[in-house]
This record gives sequence, structure tokens and C-alpha cells, in this order.
Amino acid sequence: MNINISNANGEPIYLQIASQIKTMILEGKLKEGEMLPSMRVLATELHISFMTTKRAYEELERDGFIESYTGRGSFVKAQNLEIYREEQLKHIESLLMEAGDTARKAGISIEELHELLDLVNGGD
Amino acid sequence: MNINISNANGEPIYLQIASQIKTMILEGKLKEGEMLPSMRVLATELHISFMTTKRAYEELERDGFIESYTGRGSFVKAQNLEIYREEQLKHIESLLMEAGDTARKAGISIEELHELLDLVNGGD
DNA sequence: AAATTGTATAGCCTCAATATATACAATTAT
DNA sequence: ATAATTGTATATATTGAGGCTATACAATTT
Repeated sequence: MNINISNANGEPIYLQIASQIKTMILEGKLKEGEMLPSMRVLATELHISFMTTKRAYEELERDGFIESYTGRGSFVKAQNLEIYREEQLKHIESLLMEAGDTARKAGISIEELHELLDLVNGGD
Repeated sequence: MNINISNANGEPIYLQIASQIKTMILEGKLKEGEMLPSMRVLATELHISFMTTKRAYEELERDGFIESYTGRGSFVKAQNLEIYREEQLKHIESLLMEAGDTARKAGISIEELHELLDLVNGGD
């Protein structure tokens, strides 16, 4: 499986694995029902402890991307994009809420927030 | 000096002190040039190490609210509200940028972001 | 000169995060 | 059946950051 681990940056191994697999799933390179390499096989490939791959898979399972079954293996779940979207929306809401709180304390208006939002994200 | 320390919540003591003094300054209860209690005096009042009050004062100094001079004491700086506002703006910008990035990845439009911004901050 | 004030360096303690080892349970393959 | 393979559960370092403290030092005031 095509996974690159860089010990250079401080990002934990299990997160590097999880996010790369997550990307593959979201991009359709790993399809629904497809079996992932077993935790031990992947661990051997990457020369790490298989408990670390387990940690990565747990992360993916928690986020609804895969499902694991004792003795059988781990498989890509049917992707519920709606749920994914909802989760991202929640994250965005908390960011916007903090932005609003900060603005209120500093006497910055909601209108300015809207302008900033465009300014910061429009420049692409 | 009127400062309440609660060991109950997990907020560190030095931050509790810093934020309470920050509020007093922003509300005008502590005025420009006014001397703060010395680190040691405040520490004795609060029954903590004076290195913790120093930590709090350092925080305040870093944020431009006070200035300290060896042998003399610590004093409230002239409040440059413009600078304070700019700093808050930067913080807000980074929040909005992350919100934008997340939205892009999840296929959420900028328009929706604007709606969310109002929804989250309008409902008060 | 003594008292008071802030500064600097170093240490300790705790806690969470990361990665691991090892024993256990379920399924599959032979 | 039974061996091999797969995931699970529990316990154990290890590390690093955060928070608080102690103590020695420097500058100013009294």
C-alpha cells in the first residue's frame, strides 16, 4: 500500500497513515467494500509496530471511513458523504463561533467578519 | 488586588491572573501608568509562588498591556487599542482561513459559510 | 546600606500523547 | 480439527510540553 511516513516533521505516524488512507477513500482510490492490508501486514511494510497501524485504523473507524472485524480484516465502508459534510460543518461552526466571540470582545462588527471571510478566502 | 483563583477548573493560575488583569485594563478599572502590585506582593496575597505572578505579568507584557522595570515595578501601558484590534483581527483571519480550507475540502460553498457565520453569531 | 522590585536559570512534577509488547478472541484456510 | 491469520484488550515504557517553584542575580528606591 502506498503510504509515506516521514519522521522528519512532528506529525505522529498513526495520523500520517490515517490521513493518507482517508484521502485515498475520499478520492475514490479505495472503494467501498475493499479490504485494507491487515494491520500486521501494513506494520511490517512500514517497519513499525502493528499497534500503531491499529491506532491508525481505529482513527479511521471512529471517523466512519472503515470497519474492522476480528479474524476477517478491515474494509472500506460505504461512504456517507452527508455525514462527513455534517461533521465538517460542525467544525466550521465552532471556528466561526470563536471568530464571532473574538470579534465581539474587540469591537469588530459582524459585517467586518463577512468582509474578512471573503478577503481571506477569495484571494485564490 | 481583586483577583480570584479557582483551583477547580483546569485553567492555569497564571492565565487566570493575566486575563483578569487584562479585563480590568480593557474596562478602564486599571488606568494608564498605574502601578500594579509587585509580583511578590501579589504572590503573597494569592498564596502562590511569585514566579507564577511573574509568568502572568510576562503574559501581559507580551500582549502589550503592561511594562515592567527592574527595581521599580510594573505599570499599565498606554493602551493602543488599534494594535489590540489588529492582533485580534489576525487571530480572526486565521480562524476564517481554516474555516475556508475545511469548507473547500468538504465541498461547502463560501455562500454557506456566510450563512453559517450569521446563524452562529446572530442567534443571541 | 537595606529594602524592594524585576530577571534569569534550573529543577521538579504531572499529564497526555505516542509507540510498543504481549496475551487473548474470532474467523478463515488447510 | 488445527494451524494460520486477523482484529482486540491490557499493560508498559518513553517522550515532551505545560505549569509551578526555588534560588541566585541585578537594578532601583528608600
